[in-house]
Amino acid sequence: MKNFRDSSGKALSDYPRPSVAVDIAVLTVVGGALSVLLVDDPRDGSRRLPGTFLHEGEVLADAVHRSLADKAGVAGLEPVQLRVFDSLDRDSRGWVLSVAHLVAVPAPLLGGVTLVPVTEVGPLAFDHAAILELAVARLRADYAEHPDPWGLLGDRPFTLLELERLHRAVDPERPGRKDTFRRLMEPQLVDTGELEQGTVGKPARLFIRSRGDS
Amino acid sequence: MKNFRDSSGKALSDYPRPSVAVDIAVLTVVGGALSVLLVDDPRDGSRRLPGTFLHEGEVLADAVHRSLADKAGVAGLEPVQLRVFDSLDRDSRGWVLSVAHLVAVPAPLLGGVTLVPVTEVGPLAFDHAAILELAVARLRADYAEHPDPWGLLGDRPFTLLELERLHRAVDPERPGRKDTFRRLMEPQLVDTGELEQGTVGKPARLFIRSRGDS
DNA sequence: CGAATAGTGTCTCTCAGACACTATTAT
DNA sequence: ATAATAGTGTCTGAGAGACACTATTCG
Repeated sequence: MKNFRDSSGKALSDYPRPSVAVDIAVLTVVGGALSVLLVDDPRDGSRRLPGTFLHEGEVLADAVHRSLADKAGVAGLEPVQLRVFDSLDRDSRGWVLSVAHLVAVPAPLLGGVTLVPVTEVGPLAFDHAAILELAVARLRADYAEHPDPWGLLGDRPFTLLELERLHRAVDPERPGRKDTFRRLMEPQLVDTGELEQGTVGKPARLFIRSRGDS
Repeated sequence: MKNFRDSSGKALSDYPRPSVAVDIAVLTVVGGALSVLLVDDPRDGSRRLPGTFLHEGEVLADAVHRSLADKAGVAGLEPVQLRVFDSLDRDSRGWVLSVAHLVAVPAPLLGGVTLVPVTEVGPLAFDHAAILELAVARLRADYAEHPDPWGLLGDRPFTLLELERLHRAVDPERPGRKDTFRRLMEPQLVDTGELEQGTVGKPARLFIRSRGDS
């Protein structure tokens, strides 16, 4: 690698470099409540979002994958970048930039972790409260118009009632009744032709997400 | 600064750190065309977006300000973060993360720079074409619903015709006729009570942006 | 049968978009 | 008067939301 100089004549290696970390809001729905994965910080007992430092030769998404494999034992996720948090005093350990990420994952895939409803999260370390707020807003925006874009229902077919309960868990303030919900979502779903078995009432049709959805 | 260790037992200083840069899409409207500020790379004659490396003790927004003061002589802007570009091979000089930013600024404030209509931008260095695409999409989204959110018209009062011409320059594909445009924008503007002078036709009312707008 | 859930017909309100008209100025 | 621009009345169609009804199952 040649040591090119930038427009001010300095070489790349002349600049001090910040540490770069990823912090991850892992969101899920459990017990009808939108919840977030938190970890206890052994240093001072505070709670924070999972995260890790970016390693050499590693891309941000890979750091997210590595951190999630470590702390929650899950793989194969597709994190989304939210933004960079870069306040100089955000981390008492030094100059650390954090790239905030969002991941949503079905609760059954998360084993042995602490899940806290987002309405009951207390104070968080660093600027993690701001990251969480951003993540929740983004997730709610994603769920406003499309059926389970993050696949929180897993791969099994589902009824429109299950889907609506999920969407209302993600955003309890969501407007509209069941018929409005159906008319918005059904055109974006694929009817399996199957019916739900063994429940009270008229059996509901079972749907799966269409491949075209994000 | 204490040398805390992270959860894997490594100290902060044990990790190799990437260089962090900001790259900036400076957008403006000139001659009725949405245009971008480009700089010529003296190394190989290619064109790229302006940018700089993040200095120690500096926040990303400050690096953007410094870069714009250097390369375009403008100050007082409020850049918006787009996303981090982190491909390992994006910069032949080494491991460089780039935080892409968007700024929009009235053309009269830009002196002695190269402005190129976004429809006529050729190949760009690094991943700057992707950054530009993101920036244009973001600007168009910003201008879809609100009157001149970036203040491209400057501080002078303006007519609705001037405003509409600006919005159509930002997005030539924008739907709707002048009456639709007026009904969307007028409630978000403040009527100065003044009328335009010395033009053909019925004098137009002059508006300014409301303070509540972003 | 009644309880419970699934699904639909239809009304209302709002709003984007289009069209056509009126209003006010300069030449 | 004519050209040119400003501004408005009104129609249409689409879609969100609500209400009420029908449909199908279990117990």
